[in-house]
Amino acid sequence: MVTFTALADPKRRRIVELLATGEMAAGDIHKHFRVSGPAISQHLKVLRNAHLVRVRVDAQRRVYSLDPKGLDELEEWLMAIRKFWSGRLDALERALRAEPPPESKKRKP
Amino acid sequence: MVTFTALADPKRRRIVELLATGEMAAGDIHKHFRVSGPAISQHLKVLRNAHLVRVRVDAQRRVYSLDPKGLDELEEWLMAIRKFWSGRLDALERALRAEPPPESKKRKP
DNA sequence: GCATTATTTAAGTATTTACTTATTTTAGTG
DNA sequence: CACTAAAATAAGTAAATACTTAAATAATGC
Repeated sequence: MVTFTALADPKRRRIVELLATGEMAAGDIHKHFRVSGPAISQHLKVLRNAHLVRVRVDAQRRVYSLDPKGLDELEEWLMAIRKFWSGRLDALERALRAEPPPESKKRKP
Repeated sequence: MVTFTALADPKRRRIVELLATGEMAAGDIHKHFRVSGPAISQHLKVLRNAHLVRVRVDAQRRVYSLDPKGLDELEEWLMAIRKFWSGRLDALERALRAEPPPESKKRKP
């Protein structure tokens, strides 16, 4: 799950947020930050390896867009956690139903 | 969003996965790893700050469990991205509908 | 109070990572 | 082909982070 590592950096998260509103050339992404071009290029590489963004070549420019795969993997992990967890909560609920609090045992003599 | 930073480390992700199956004392979590106790303690601190886990005190032991807040924040971010992104796709779809490919203009004479 | 168990905090270190500037690649244009 | 534009890669560095051992804290039992 290289996805979390990729999204751990605030600048990389920002890039994903930018691309969520539409595709954008590397240079245009760069304009939104106060770091050097290479820095952005390196961030984009990390995002590419995490399948969070894609590149399309248009003349000298590289046009970046969101890649669904990365976000899907993220959601899958999240849902798996939730599944296990809610399973646990259900078990707790069943346990509570099966054995009500001591006081209510007074019923059915 | 300290959540992503917290989940960037594989050991911390593993801890969350463990706790998804039920609460666990710090020492029991430690048994699942080949690192020192303090290392686990530090990881737990990061997860606490990210609202991904909670502690309950039981005698000398600290019993850890999942905190919904962290996962909720994660999901909110993900859904916000998806919302913006699908908005973009819808716009594209509308554009395609409004101006169909040249060939189909032959219809309706 | 002293010893034991469970865990956290402190301090130091080695690795990782995000940045920089310089150079190279890639594509288009006169 | 030389020249410009856009972006990536290379190489080096400063800051962040995950680890270690040692010491401190907290709760229980004798």
